[in-house]
Amino acid sequence: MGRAPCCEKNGLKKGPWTQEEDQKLIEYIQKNGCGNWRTLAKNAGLQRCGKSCRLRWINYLSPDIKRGRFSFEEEQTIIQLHSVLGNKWSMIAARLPGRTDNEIKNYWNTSIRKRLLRMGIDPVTHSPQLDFPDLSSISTSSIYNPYHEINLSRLLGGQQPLLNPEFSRPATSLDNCYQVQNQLAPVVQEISNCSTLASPCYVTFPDEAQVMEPNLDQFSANFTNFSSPSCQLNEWQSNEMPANLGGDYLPQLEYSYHGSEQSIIDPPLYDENSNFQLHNGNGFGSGSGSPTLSTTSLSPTPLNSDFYVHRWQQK
DNA sequence: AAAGGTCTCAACCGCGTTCGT
DNA sequence: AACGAACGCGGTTGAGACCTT
Repeated sequence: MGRAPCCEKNGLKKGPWTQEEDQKLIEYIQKNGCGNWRTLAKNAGLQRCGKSCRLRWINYLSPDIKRGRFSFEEEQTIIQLHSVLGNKWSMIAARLPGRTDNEIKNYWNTSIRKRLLRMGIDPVTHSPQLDFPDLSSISTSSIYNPYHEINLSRLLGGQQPLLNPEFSRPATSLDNCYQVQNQLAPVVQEISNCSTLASPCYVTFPDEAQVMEPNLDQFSANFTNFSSPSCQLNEWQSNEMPANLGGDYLPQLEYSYHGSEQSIIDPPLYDENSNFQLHNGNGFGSGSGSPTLSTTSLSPTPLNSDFYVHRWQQK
């Protein structure tokens, strides 16, 4: 399987695209659609290789692209999907309509990844870095809202060690992400409310007795899909791999309440805006707040430390 | 105001996969 | 089945913007 060079290097332009080139590409695709990129480049009168044209269209010119900052929900989705899928940017992008894999990859590498590292979280495994050099500094650092400090010691209940070795294992499912989100929604809300207060601000956790933890021992090779808007609950909970999903699966975990019977958590719903809707079910959490995370008062650069804080706190 | 450092993101590169002949 | 071309993906780069001192 020999690989041909992506383009003959003779005479083809590289580097930033000009407005004129963009216009040519847009007009050609609007008229003829995109097919063979190599011939498209030639026919559109562009001195570019097909690959370059494709990239320019997909990542920048396509009308489907949503530009602008990532929302809080999008960031949450990225982090959670990354914890399951790893650097499968195209798969992550497939679940964030209007966002390209390149954009998500850039955002991860330039923003999310760095903040995770600063928090002492390994961005690859999503687990706390046990050799994180200065964990104590986290207690007074602004891990959630970089502009307003949050007393993490208090978040962690004061007496508890920051890192519970039990939770150095990685998150393996979106289920527990959503579960944690549900639980911490009131906390997140409090933190976000704090953005208008002088630092430090304090928040309280929901009753820990109601905390659920993933039953990792029960982890099986069951997979399910949540990417399709038409994905229904029974499909989510099915142990059988749906035939039409082409291997694009995410693992399903079972959870149990502390000291009670096992139950399977409802999957997140998929709403029309592509963001996952959180269930307000199963009776966990403080019961005092809506599980839907609000973006309205969050900082411009939130990081979902609630997710990790909670994983550490769980026993 | 200037210099140096850091960040962002569009674009490129190279590899594996898929497709067409 | 074999081969070459094209596609698609993830990693990386580098220019320009922005920030800090």
